[in-house]
Amino acid sequence: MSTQDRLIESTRELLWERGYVGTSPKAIQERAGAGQGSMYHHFKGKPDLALAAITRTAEELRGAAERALGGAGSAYERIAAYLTRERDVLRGCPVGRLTMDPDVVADDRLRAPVDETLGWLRGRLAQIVQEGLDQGEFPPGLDPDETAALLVATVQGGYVLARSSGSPEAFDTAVRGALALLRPHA
Amino acid sequence: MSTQDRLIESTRELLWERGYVGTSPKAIQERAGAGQGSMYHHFKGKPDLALAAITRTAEELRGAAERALGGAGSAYERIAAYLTRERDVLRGCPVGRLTMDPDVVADDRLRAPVDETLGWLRGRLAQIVQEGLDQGEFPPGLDPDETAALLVATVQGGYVLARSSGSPEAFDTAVRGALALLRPHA
DNA sequence: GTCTATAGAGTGATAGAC
DNA sequence: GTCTATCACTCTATAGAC
Repeated sequence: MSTQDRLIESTRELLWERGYVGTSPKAIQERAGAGQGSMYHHFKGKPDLALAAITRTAEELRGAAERALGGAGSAYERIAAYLTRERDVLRGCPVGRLTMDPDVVADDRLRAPVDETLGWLRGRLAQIVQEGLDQGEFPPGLDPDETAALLVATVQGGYVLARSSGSPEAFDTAVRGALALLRPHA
Repeated sequence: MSTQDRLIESTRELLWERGYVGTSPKAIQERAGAGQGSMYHHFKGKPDLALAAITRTAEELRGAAERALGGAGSAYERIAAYLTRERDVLRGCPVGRLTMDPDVVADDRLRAPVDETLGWLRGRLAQIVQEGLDQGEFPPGLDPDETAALLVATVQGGYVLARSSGSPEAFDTAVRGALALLRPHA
């Protein structure tokens, strides 16, 4: 792995653990085993490096989500597969947590990949809900966009509940609540 | 308002805007119009002041929630009143956002009021769901705890979606999705 | 491409005068 | 109870040698 790659990976880890405000170039360099000059040779500064890290994390998240959502099974089963996929719940969402970082939200270039990822996820879930409607799996009145937003919010909010209590239990409980309301029972 | 109160209020604002890691004693003092010595006279340090601020914010949040949840109307109507109550959506939740602050989650004394507040909210909502079940308002299989966790997660996750997109729209969409699934249609 | 040296500003806190 | 002075340290970045 190149020094450049190690810098990006270290930044990804630190952004996940401590957020943008809580992550210093010095900490990144130490974790990557690189010096000051090395970092500033490859990247213009902290925002530039963060953008590279966030972009890579966003791509990975889309891949992981698509592996669950694009699998086999009914619409409900694919949604359930996504909601219950293996997660390091107490670490939170590496993309969603960035929305609580004031310096990320204030910078359009840093916020863009976050917004695109969550927007893509909402759209992808809405597609699947629509498929479920077409198959008569869900009640005809169900709104795909609203339901998709609800599902993404459940996951993001589940992380908040879990981290607040220090246990993944609350995340799973919220997810079960969502699946119970969505489950076809006709 | 006393200097002590101004320090707490300034801390509350800054914790909401920038989180714990992003809030410095200096910034607090400037906003409160107080000097260094003044702050360290009233509080032992940053964690001590943050605890006072978080405690007060948590109390206010419970009050605001109870005003919606303890009102008149059916269970569904009170839940809807809570979900759609006036919110400064793009500012996020002053309590929930603290769960993304590593230094808050790592400190049991700071995490406690956050956990207690979200725990109380889950319990209060579960109570109301149970009332709805008793009244035959909701389908008999509905689990109060799961549903309550789902509702709190919807709100917390709705903030994430809204801040990601820079618009409150996504929050409202997720809330509509939750209310649509919960609405009595018998 | 990587290193060390340096810089000005900020961080969180203490000391002691008033 | 509030102020200023000071502290050791960290933050983000630049300069320039190798």
